[in-house]
Amino acid sequence: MEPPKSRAPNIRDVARLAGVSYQTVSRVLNDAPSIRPSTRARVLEMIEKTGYRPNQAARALVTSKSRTIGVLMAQTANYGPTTSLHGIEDAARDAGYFVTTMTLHKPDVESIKAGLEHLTGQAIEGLVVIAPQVRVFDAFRKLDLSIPIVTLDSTAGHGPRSLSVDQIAGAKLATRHLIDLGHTEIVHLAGPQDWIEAEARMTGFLEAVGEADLRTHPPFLGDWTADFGYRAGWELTRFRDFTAVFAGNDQMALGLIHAFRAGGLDVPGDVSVVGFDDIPEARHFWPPLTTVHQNFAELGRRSVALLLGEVGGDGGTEQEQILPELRVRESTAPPRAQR
Amino acid sequence: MEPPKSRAPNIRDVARLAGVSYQTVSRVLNDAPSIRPSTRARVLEMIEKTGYRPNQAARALVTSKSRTIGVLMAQTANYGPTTSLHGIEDAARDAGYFVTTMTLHKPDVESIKAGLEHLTGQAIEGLVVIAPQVRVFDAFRKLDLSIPIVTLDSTAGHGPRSLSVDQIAGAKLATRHLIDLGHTEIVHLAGPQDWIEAEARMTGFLEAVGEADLRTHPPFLGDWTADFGYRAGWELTRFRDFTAVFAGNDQMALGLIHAFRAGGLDVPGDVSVVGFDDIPEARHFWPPLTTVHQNFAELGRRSVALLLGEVGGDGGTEQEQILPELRVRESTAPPRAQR
DNA sequence: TCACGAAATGTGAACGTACACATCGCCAAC
DNA sequence: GTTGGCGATGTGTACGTTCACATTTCGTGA
Repeated sequence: MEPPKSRAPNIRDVARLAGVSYQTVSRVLNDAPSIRPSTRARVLEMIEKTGYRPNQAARALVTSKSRTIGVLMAQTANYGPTTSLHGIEDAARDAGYFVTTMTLHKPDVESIKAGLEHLTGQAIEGLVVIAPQVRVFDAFRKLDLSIPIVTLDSTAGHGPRSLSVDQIAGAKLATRHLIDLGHTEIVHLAGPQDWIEAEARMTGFLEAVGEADLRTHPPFLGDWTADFGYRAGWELTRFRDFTAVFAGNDQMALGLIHAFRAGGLDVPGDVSVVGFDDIPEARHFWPPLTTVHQNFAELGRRSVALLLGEVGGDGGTEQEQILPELRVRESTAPPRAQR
Repeated sequence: MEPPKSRAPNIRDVARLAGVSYQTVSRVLNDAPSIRPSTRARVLEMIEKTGYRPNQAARALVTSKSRTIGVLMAQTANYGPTTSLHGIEDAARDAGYFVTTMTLHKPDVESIKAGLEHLTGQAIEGLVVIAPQVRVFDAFRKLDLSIPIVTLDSTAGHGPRSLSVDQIAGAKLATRHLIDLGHTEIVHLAGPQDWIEAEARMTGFLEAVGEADLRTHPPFLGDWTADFGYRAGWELTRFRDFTAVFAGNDQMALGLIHAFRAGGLDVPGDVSVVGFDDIPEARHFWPPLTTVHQNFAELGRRSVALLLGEVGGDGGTEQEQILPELRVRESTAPPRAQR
């Protein structure tokens, strides 16, 4: 039994016990070449015996590498960002990195600057951003920090490196599905105006509608929540000049359907609804929701790969895109007139 | 313009420019007393001018305080844990702390040990655990690390310090609601067997059923997912020897309702369903779900307060409980016979 | 047997900060 | 005018590690 009061063992303690110099212990730790197997074994044994753990702070001080990745994310409990975060942590840990997260209360430049200072104070080696608000990117452009950054869930052209599920393609997929069913009056319930994803989905929607030469309804600008979808649904029910709605995400779709049903509209009988994200619950909504699936965890994992690749070598601007998939379920059907 | 190649400014650079010693700069940084206001101003000005940021690694090395809180969490995108995490980060940042998260793939002792080593290597000052599996706690007991720990979402008696929404009380609330409506044949769709929350909700359910002297149906053991709820719903539909189900969480309740409807059972006409958690979507389910509300964000914030309090002074074992609330909506009604 | 080179190991410094203690200057009280 | 005391500031050192370079050890061929 060790006296519990004493400080943690350091590299010199281990060295003394193993009868070698501290540098030799350091070599074993960083598995450098030219170490006699017997020496390595002895050192390893003493490390085990003393319960020695290298002090990360000291390491970071001398190497100025913290082996930490920062994640800046919007404060949302939504499925997508959260799942991506888990993907990031998975990949980071596999690569021996730590993950320090930082949530943003509000997307204003002030908060972002504060968050970033907090994070860079930690000497992070790279940053993943899962807060795809336009304002966040504007803030970044002003700050130009010197570490590699990868942005998630955004579309091309906004950051130095970005990785995303192709939101425009996904939105087109969803909209064309409605058009193919025979719908001509389609409303889009969009996400918050300053979210890049929302913008991209809107773009995809408008492109698809434009290509089919349909009337363009003014979009609703929401906030991603089911509550908002519900309120929007009430508004929409008053007009009834549409037969289908493309919702910016599954939660808003859920609220919409709720309001439609409360207002006496049948889904998909009177109106078809498509969502976006394919959260695990979407298939159990009533009716099961037709939506666009994206692989968030994969996104997170690949963002780390991209980041760590950049930490080493460096290339130019790169953008990777993952293709989303349409999942047709029971919330969509041909409009009444067709049937 | 500075030559961008040079290293980051350190405390001595600032001192030189301000014409004082590095120690004086250090005093300004840690706002120690006995600094002439004019000196402080001059130092502050130079800090601003050079863009100096204190090096956290050096600080951590000398003080052996990292100003970092570790969070160990189960790899789940569920609303509850995620929201609590945001609460933790909020409170931590307000207190000037960093948060390093660590997700657990599997709840085995091996993973936990690895995760903990990863985390303690970072010299965290405290740990919040949002992975309320029984096995996780067993692992902790074996490890007995020397830093303060607060566990979340668990019930009394498992950790040194725990903070929780009283799950037993919540489960009793839900079950009594069903009993008060006149139900006598109630089934419980529980969470995974080794989750402490699941255990507690089951306990609350059994107590309420016992107090009312009702027949005890064997519970179903699920995995928190809507998919499982759906499969369980199919199973249950075959028997139909019950009039109400208390689901361990909202997602499972959703799947259940889906299966019931597919099987020709009306909710709440033929069977009442109660959930747990009150995720933001629950009120938009069809029918809107009666469930038990818990304030996850508050839980997270208070866990940090508890932890940081402990980092300073120390007291004995403490347990705090937050009371949950029943939210009655439209998925519950008296059984057919009563009406 | 000796010298030589490579393998194996050791020594001195540096990273940037905070703590303990030393010193300086100044004013008031005697 | 000296002394004490306190406010303000400076100096030395330690934290635990890695890097650059120096030194020792060992096997090998002449």
